[in-house]
Amino acid sequence: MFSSKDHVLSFFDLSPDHNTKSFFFLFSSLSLSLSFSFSSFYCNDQKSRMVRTPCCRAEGLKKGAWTQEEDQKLIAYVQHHGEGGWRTLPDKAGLKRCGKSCRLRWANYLRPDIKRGEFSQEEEDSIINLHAIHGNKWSAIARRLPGRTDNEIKNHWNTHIKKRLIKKGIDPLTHKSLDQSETLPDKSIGHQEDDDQKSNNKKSLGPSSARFLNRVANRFGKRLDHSALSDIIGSGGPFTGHTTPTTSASECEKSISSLSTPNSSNLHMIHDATSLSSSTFSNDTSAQLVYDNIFDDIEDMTGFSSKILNDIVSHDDEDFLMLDESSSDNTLFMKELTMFLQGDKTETMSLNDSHLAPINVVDDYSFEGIDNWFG
DNA sequence: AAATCGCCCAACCGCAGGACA
DNA sequence: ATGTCCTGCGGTTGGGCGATT
Repeated sequence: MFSSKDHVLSFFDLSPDHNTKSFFFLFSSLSLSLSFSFSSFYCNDQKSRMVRTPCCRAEGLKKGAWTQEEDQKLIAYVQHHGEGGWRTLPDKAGLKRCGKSCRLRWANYLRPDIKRGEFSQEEEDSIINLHAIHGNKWSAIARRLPGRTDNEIKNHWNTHIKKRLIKKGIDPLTHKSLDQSETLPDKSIGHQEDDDQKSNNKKSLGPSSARFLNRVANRFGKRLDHSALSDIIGSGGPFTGHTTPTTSASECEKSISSLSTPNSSNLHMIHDATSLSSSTFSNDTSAQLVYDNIFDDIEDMTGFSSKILNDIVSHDDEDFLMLDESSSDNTLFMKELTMFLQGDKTETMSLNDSHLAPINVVDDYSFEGIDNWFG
């Protein structure tokens, strides 16, 4: 969860300028999830100070390249006792290594299911498409590529794919043409930001973000499946701490969301995926599968049904995720949301608002207001 | 042939956070 | 409530090695 108020600021570092329907659809969803998980986010600063992994710098431990003999010892031990218990493993296995080193050696090199050798064209395509969605979430990408480790994919990306994309005039961060990327404002560039960018973004955040959040959240909050959202945001639901490798794309996305620090990239992911859908992914079935899974998760999260790809339309250089019109709930929702974003507010709402009572009435011009609201 | 360069990738580092005592 | 253990993660490093000068 959030470790500081800055985290929250980063998380909402998405101004209304990004107002695609798809974005707001998810934005409002995630915003509302916070209503029941915010209560714990401030106190996590204390917890993070408390938790410090002791470093494995014990005397006499070997570092560097592994020898065949060491590999054999490790393999034999894991085959006999199974994975886990890495801290005590070196002693038991007769290795002068720290547990962490053993775990990495096993996970990245010795594991029997690791596929070694050249990456195929299909694998490279998958990596590119997955990177467009996940950014540098190598473990998330690795889960979709059986037999490949996050380390291997990361290395391959940095040494081969990245260069190839640049050569082709594609920005490896944004997956858009380099010309286009250079003219984009900071917030829309890529999944990663350097420290300067981050701090700049924080500075640029004013009360309007909080105000906007409150408005959207209050308006649409009652609709959402809070328990599902809670899980995804990481407030302790069934997906929290989920680390078991899985072949389910849906589960993967949830796992990633819950494990990573919430920030704007979580939302950019969806926004970018939407943006990419009609161009990058249009002829790639594996990427479409990934893309479909993201929107499956949106459905899981919110209870709103959506059709994928066919209902992504562009208008005025923006992409829109169109909800399934056959569902009256969705039509209503989109109507409301659209009117809301146009600033019509309650005065012009022709809809019955009785079921959309605000969660709480707060001063929505500051984060203090939000504090009260979430508290 | 020797020196230098640049690339590659295995391994390391430090942080985060869940589980548990 | 606090502290430790354990594991996962993303970023970085540095040694090996082939290519080039």
